[in-house]
Amino acid sequence: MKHMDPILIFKALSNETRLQILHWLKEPEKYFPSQEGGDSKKIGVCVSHIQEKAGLSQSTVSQYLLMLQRAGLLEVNRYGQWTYYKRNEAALQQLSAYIRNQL
Amino acid sequence: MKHMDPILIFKALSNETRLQILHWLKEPEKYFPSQEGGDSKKIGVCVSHIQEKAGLSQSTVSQYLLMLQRAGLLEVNRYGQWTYYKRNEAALQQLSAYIRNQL
DNA sequence: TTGACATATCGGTATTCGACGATATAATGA
DNA sequence: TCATTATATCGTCGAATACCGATATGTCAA
Repeated sequence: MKHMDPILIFKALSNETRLQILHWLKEPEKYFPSQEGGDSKKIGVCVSHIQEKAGLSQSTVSQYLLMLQRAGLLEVNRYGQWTYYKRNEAALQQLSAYIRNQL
Repeated sequence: MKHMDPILIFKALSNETRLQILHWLKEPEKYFPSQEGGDSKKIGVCVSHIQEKAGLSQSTVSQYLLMLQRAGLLEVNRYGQWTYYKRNEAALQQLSAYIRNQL
């Protein structure tokens, strides 16, 4: 894994909607409708489902997801015209450990 | 302990200097000159020492410390004309646990 | 009480963020 | 090929942040 950038991460986490997205993606089958593409736990949730739940514009949600991905907190899978985002659990564990030990 | 406000905390952590301050205060005797007031590990480090190390203006550092304190990450002790800041280790542990379990 | 500190607060400016609509890109299906 | 759908990118604008210098407050020492 690449080494993390705490500032980038904390900025990504400094927004209510982005925190919610991370929370929803912890249990995707609980918060999102089932998708044809496959198991949301494994491949992630597509942008439009996340957008609908967030209630913000498509462009805003797309940017939020990219921001979370650049921070390393989300992983992305593209299949055809869909983009699926899922949590990067390892990065979140690493962040937790960083706060506990390094910071 | 009061319940934490993750957004407030992550905003406070979204700045290089403020992260540094937290890091320095983890081992105050390592990063700051000894002070007459007492053990820096116990009572904290005074604002002027932190300002000198940060290399920013007094007003900026004062505001940063207040921001970290409002987020619950620092504790403050006033003795006479000095204000000593120290880490709130419990809050940092709580944050680490929040990321690991709740987020 | 006056003066010298330590710290906090105020007002300003330049940069960044939040959020949008419009548009571009890319894949799919007819 | 053309229209449709999914997502990304661009340009904008008001709000918030990063800093600063100036000033206020509060404490101590003479």
